[in-house]
Amino acid sequence: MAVRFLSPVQKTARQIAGYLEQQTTGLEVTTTEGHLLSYLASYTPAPMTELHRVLGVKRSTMTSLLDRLEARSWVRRVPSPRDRRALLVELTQEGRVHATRIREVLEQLEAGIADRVSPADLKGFLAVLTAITAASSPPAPDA
Amino acid sequence: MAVRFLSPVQKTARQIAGYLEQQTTGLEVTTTEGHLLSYLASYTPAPMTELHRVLGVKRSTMTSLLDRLEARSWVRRVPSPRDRRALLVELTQEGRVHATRIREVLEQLEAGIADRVSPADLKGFLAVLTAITAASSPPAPDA
DNA sequence: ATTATATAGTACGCTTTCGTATTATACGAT
DNA sequence: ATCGTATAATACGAAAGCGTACTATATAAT
Repeated sequence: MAVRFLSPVQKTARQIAGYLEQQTTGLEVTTTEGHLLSYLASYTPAPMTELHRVLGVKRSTMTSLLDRLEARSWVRRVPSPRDRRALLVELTQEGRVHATRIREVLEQLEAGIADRVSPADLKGFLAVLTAITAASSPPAPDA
Repeated sequence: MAVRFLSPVQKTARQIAGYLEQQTTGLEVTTTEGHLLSYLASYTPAPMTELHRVLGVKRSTMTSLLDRLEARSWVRRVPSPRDRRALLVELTQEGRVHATRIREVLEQLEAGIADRVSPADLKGFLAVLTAITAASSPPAPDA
């Protein structure tokens, strides 16, 4: 029996990355940056830990990711009032402009996808992603 | 409306990568290498172009990927009999051993996933992946 | 035959992501 | 209070994937 889930997911992820980097030409944003900004567009300010969980990147990756965005003044790290170890990430005014634009591109693509599938398909899709996460979770290193 | 397809796919892809690299400790194989070997386990020898299409990586990436595997003597590049520009990739005897082992790990994970979802879910899952590919295909650079 | 165009693969430098080790703070147990 | 352990974030070096430019061969048009 051939591989049915795993490889297609990887491939699709690559395709999304390629597409987004095309559609956002002029913005100079990577896929991960795009997802992060899009998330922040809704949830600024967000704890850094939450971002790293939501995006599924390693902590050290989050650090360099934020370094880059902060260097462009799109984002700012502010200390968490609750925990002196933690940081919150918030969009700057300039960052919000770009985040909004990126969010639009993402939503447009999502809409294009939604148009092509039934609600049942969507449900199954999410079910499988959840199953993949569950089936591949046991170890869970770093996270 | 929150992002529902794109970000989860990226995240899941990362999770799969993390899991596989864990489960194949001692084999020292990346996710992409794993998928490639697993594919070859069934289809040696395969045209390089086919591999690059199946995996969804860029051509230059395929080159370094094969460089690595060839350096381990897991794989061999042989000239295509039909086209003097093209190469076929085939598993060496040693490569076949590893490819088989990796394939088992992948199939085990796939089975674990299959256990957790219904056939209808699976159908929806594939439908959405197809839709994503379709919705994000228009440009298609390099490929 | 010749020319134009498309395809197969590689070389090389760059960016992103990652792993590991390290520092600082929180929190539970005693 | 203190000790042990877990968590938050960073620094630094290594590796994977990519884009672009380039070479070689194929194929279609004239």
